[in-house]
Amino acid sequence: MAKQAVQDLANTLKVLDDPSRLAIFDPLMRGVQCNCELGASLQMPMNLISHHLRVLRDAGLINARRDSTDARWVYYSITPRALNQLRERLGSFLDPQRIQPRQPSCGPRGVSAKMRIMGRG
Amino acid sequence: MAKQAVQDLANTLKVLDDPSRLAIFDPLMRGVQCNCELGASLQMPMNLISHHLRVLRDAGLINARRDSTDARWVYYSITPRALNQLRERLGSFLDPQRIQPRQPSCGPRGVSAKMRIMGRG
DNA sequence: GATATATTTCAATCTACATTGAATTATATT
DNA sequence: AATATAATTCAATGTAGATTGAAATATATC
Repeated sequence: MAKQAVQDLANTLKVLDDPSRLAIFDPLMRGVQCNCELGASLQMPMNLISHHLRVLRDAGLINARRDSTDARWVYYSITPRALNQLRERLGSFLDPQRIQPRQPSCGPRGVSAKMRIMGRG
Repeated sequence: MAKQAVQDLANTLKVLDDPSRLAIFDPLMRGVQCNCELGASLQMPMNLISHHLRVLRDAGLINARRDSTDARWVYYSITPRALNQLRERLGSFLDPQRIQPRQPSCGPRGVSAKMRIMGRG
């Protein structure tokens, strides 16, 4: 896997690795939410919710839309495309089919590869 | 999703979110590796490799086995069961099917739900 | 026993970043 | 214009954890 792809994946995982932020992402995975709803159900202060939503937005995982009649109300939702891309990246990276029998290129000298793998396994 | 499940998932993502550690996990996803191989290919010092491998082991994602003829050599590999469990947890959490049309329970007063969703969308 | 080898562990240092509390911004109502 | 509302941003603080360099551990060889 290319260095950049590893970096990108790590960056995305870093966006989701915080328990508070993941707890916010979860209800978003069910459907549209607004700050006050998230705050009420998760018992988190509004400004912290806002902060985490900003991080999720900057990562492209969610988007925001203001209410058409009162712009103070903002509704957040998952970005389907970003979600699917993330699923693909994770699926590829964690694909069990990648795993092949393999002999490390190092080890004790003068021992055959077959001997090496046997043992106290 | 249960609070504990969110916490557990966050913990696992935290294990994988570091670029260096993810860079180590990648070759492991291809097959057995030993410390010196990882160090050489990733240009990382041995002790740092060891540290990250410890974190991955403690998370249950990889296991270690010593060479049968010379115990100084240690081979690391992915734990298939843990890998599959992680894939399932991520797949469930990020399942697009979870997303349903939804009206937030808040918003401007005296505006019907239908009116609300229309607008500059 | 001395030396070499592969790895692991330890601890100091530094960076990243979540959280808290305050302030600000934008919008709506009176 | 004053007041209220919903959300956002700012900055200080404290914690978590990666990295570095040194030391320790375990094993093998002579």
